[in-house]
Amino acid sequence: MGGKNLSNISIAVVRRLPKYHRYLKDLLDKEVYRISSKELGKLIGFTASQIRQDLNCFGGFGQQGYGYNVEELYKEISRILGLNKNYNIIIIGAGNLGQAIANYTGFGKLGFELLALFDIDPRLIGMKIKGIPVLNMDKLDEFISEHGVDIAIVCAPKDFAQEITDKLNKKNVRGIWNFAPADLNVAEGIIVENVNLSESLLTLSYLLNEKELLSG
Amino acid sequence: MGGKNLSNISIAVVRRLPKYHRYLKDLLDKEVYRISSKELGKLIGFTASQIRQDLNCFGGFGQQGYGYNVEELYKEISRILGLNKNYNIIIIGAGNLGQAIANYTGFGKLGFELLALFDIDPRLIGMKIKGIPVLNMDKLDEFISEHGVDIAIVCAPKDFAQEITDKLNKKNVRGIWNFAPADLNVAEGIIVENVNLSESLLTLSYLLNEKELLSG
DNA sequence: TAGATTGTTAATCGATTAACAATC
DNA sequence: TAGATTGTTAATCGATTAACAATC
Repeated sequence: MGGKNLSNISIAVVRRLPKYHRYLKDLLDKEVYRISSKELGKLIGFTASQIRQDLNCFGGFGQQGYGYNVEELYKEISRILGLNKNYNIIIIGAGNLGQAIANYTGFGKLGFELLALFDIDPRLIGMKIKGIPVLNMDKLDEFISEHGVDIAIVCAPKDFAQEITDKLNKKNVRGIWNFAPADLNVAEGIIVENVNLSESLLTLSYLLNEKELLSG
Repeated sequence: MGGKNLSNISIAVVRRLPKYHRYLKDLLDKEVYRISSKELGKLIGFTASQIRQDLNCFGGFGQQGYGYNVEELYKEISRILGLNKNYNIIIIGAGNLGQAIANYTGFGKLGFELLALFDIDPRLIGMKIKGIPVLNMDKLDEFISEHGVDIAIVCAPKDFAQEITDKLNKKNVRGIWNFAPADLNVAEGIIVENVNLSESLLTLSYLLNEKELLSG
């Protein structure tokens, strides 16, 4: 069955999709070819009900009395996540974090092709990371026009993040993966996904002290 | 007014606290000393109602007819987040990502003191990053016993993550900040905060294609 | 067929928003 | 004081869970 024509998938559902994707891949690697929502739920830590609800936002991928075919479901989730397509990506900010992302091979396998990194530091410009060049920031506009960029990964310091975003706003970049601890103002239609490490660490810090805080 | 004795703060509330912390810091830096929930809401993008609800989980920090004293509220949120304390932290896995975190100075300012990094790669062992040594993994147990570690940051590849966690489970580490794309099994009482970059990127990928997906 | 498990509707639960009396 | 804005209760909204008929 094909996808449904619903238009409002909640973000809670969307953020569970990559987890399904990961667990289904693990199952495939373990040569498990069939799974019920109950079993999958036990594995991931979701209720069977939630899994069935989530999947049925996109289509009826299971079979009564049988469950789900792991490979088929994996392919469907991959498609839903847009992994049947390829993406041109660039990294802006070639410091440790930018390099860490450039070096991670997992994204390439999923269809995200890193074309270049950009930086303003002359010591970094000209370098190659896994064969990918670090270019001067002043080449950004030209580069995007020439090659087309789907996703820009912002790994620059906080104070440069909006300035960079303004440049990206003028180009037709589709999405920004933002690692700077700032909320970016983007042009209409550009999608931003934030990874805010500080917020994550402070959440951990809170949780470490919650008991004491609420009983004190 | 001091903290209340409620015991169930929802995780949704908790994850907004670091955002309050960040915006209040920005306001202080801009020498804004007073703010209403309405103004703060406009700034962050929350409703005034939500902000008042959130803050009142922890105490009545405002004043009718006036709003909130920015400095006072900032201090309260800092305390709630546990930032009135110091934390000994270590990084396990001194590759690019581990180094990126080690190089980020923001965490130190918040009271997170990096004591050491650990790795198994002889090319990394013995190095210093911002003056912090990279030690051999086989020194981990001894080091934790000797210095006491509140938070271990796991920046190792996926396949080593659980093995490392098992070591940490035997020691009295309080929290794990996990960057490996895996769900860790931890001993009771240890708190895990995951940063799953793959899941974040796949969410972005989904959102880039949602329109097309749901209309196709 | 009988058993299992889905897809889907209904019930429940929790989080967000609205409203307003309290009060600075 | 009058105006503003909180703290808090009530109403609404949305997400999760439970239940079960459909069906493989």
